[in-house]
Amino acid sequence: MAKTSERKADLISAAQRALAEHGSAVRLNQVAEAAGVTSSAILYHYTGIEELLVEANRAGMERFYNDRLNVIAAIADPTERLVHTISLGVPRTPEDEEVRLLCSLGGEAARNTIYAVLLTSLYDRQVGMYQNILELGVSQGEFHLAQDPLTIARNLVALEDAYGYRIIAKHPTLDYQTAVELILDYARLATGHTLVQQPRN
Amino acid sequence: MAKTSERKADLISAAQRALAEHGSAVRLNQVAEAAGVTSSAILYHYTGIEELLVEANRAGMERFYNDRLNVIAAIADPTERLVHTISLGVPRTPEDEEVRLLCSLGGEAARNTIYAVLLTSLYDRQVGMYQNILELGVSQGEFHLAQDPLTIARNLVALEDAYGYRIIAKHPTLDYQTAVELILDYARLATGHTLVQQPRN
DNA sequence: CAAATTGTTGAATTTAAGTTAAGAAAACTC
DNA sequence: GAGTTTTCTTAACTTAAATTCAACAATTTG
Repeated sequence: MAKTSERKADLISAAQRALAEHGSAVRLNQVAEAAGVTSSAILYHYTGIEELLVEANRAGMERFYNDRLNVIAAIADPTERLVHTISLGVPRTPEDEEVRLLCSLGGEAARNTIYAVLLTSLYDRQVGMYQNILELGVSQGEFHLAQDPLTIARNLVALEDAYGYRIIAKHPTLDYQTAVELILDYARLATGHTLVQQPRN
Repeated sequence: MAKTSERKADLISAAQRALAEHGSAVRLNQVAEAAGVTSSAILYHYTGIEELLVEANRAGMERFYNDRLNVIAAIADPTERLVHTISLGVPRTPEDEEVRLLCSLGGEAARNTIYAVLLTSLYDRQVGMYQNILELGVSQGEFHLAQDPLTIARNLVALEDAYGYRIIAKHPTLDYQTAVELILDYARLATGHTLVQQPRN
């Protein structure tokens, strides 16, 4: 047995794995199996599968965002920050659990308000993150923006999102490196900086 | 009654509507209802719902692509072509059936090879379409590309895709006009052309 | 227009979930 | 460590969906 708080964390993690494997139409039993409990155990903690899935998706999204924030917080140089942020926004392989989660949600958002709200909020926060980096670069004289920082930030997040989908769909000629380079190519144009890519830790 | 060929066209159209309404987890009965027949009638023509859904998705995708090709074939000027192609690649409203279809598939592609292949092929053909337009513009001296045409084309399609998702998710401040302008902003930077937007017919 | 073919229905069957309740096992409390 | 509460399982129940099929209706063919 487990304390409710611990079990809930288990279930959220199991739900994330099950979602990445089976997509947003994942079954209660599939989540239960991933968690190593019976479906009834899940229903003891949640009124239904939907409630758990929302939790799992929300948590996955927060992690995706916060992980990047934490990594870049440790980087002082705006150029390096920008490059790292882009690198971390693209999935390295089609198996990337966090990005698979996000891709599944994209289709759900059309019908499910809660997912639409979550994704919208994630997008906006990512835009804010890029705006900060861009303005930091400007203030330090490193970037010379060819466009409004909001425009650049929105397009950078959009490119990240789109290439995430391509990589998850196993595009044969669009792998991680290529996608990052494509986004960097836009970023170079928009910031007037060569953005020589630093190796990621 | 109806001839098989006509009925199949009906069923594909019904499946597209049902998909747009219920998402990729659409039920056989929901498609049957949309078509005004019983589920048994569908199973007379298809071995299962999956077969019909693949057909419907494939057909929807082809239409999305071909409609644009046809519209732009009638436009001689590369600038106008580019602007129109971008305009037609973004959904005008969150209810846009074709783009909703495509968004649902994005998540499926992670698990379903056939959808991954279809989406990959659509992406590549769209990239080819933009490359043609860009190279036409260069040869006519209208565009002065700041980047490799393949890079620009890939990024343009990626931006279209991503803003499609945002609009389908009803982003409160990212409507059709805004999205088109954001993509055009990148296109301006990449082509060195002001791309004054023509009103769409 | 009768026979054959094709398309469709509705009812029966099967399958796969989700849901619920009784009670067992673990963990807490005093 | 006996009693209580919390967590979880088993098994029965319910619901919904897919599947199958006999019968029948519409269309085509000769």
